Amino acid sequence: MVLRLRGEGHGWKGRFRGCGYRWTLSRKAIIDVLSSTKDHMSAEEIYNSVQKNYPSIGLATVYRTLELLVEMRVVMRLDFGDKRARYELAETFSSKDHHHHLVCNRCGKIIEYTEFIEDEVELLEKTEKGLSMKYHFKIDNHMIQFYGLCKACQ
Amino acid sequence: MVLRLRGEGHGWKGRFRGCGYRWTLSRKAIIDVLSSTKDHMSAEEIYNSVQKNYPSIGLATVYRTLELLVEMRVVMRLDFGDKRARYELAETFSSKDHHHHLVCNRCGKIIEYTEFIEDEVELLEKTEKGLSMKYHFKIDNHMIQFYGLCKACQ
DNA sequence: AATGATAATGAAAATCATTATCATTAAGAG
DNA sequence: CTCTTAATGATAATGATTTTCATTATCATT
Ligand SMILES: [Mn+2]
Ligand SMILES: [Mn+2]
Ligand SMILES: [Zn+2]
Ligand SMILES: [Zn+2]
Repeated sequence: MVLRLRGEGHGWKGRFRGCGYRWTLSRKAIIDVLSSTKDHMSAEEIYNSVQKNYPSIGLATVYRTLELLVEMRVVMRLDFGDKRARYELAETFSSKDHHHHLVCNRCGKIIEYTEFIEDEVELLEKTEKGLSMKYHFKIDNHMIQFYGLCKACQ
Repeated sequence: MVLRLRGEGHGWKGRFRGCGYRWTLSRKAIIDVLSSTKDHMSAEEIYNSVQKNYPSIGLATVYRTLELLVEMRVVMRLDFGDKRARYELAETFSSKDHHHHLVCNRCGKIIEYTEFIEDEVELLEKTEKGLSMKYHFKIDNHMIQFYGLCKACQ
């Protein structure tokens, strides 16, 4: 009886095929980068990282793939107020716990916190319920962010 | 004894001068536009509106003024996921109550809600206290937004 | 009211992240 | 292996925001 490892593939191919998309090297490469970083990378940073192993993959493909992954809800697109969009793997596909962000207005440092999350999530759920009731608004996403100055910047 | 009205000037000039800035027609015109709308206008929309009364004011000045007003904390810069930045008068200078936003992912409609705000703000304050304690992070701003589909778009 | 220092402005060019175009390549069904 | 067509790379285009620079306007001072 041989133990057969499936490599990195956690069923990514199936997920893509299931949505009617093809499973390609570019897509794997980009997911790999997102899986192995703890940062919130911009499209260009992801492109640079992908380039190290696959110099032929173009920036446009990175943008296209990220858009697809956001649509598939595999990655979250984040906005921290610098001009570029930033991305991180969605909770389901990440090793990180559910967290929110603290953003330093001066140096741009991001702190992820998981404390207080329970209370926040509980309140958010209650609020979501009330809001969807009152405004007939179907909420599928929320965002909480705190802005200020990090320890080093004050 | 003559009643002397001070026109629109709620001490704007003093506020600007106090920060070392000059009080100019452009700045007045832009603040007037922001004061008399209930929308969340983009820079270009503000520019177009200003143009009606002051055709000589340029788009660059609108951008520059908005940046200044944000820095002075007179207006809030908002991001609703469409690409352009949007602006609204800060609570202190607005007739609107403290509110948060519901953003429709399809049509872009924005709903401002004031219900549940008390609970949210209370929780936010508690969280802010805890976070600044733990991370030595000086929080001066938060943002909460819900994304989903409005009644018409579901 | 006139002057002068310089902040503010308008017009236009420049930036920069993101998208669109289009010819070429490569998934993957059969 | 072959064929259909989604996906890709290179590059041009777009669109919001910034920068540049010569000119104008604010306002403290005379
Ligand atoms: Mn994060
Ligand atoms: Mn609002
Ligand atoms: Zn910082
Ligand atoms: Zn809608």
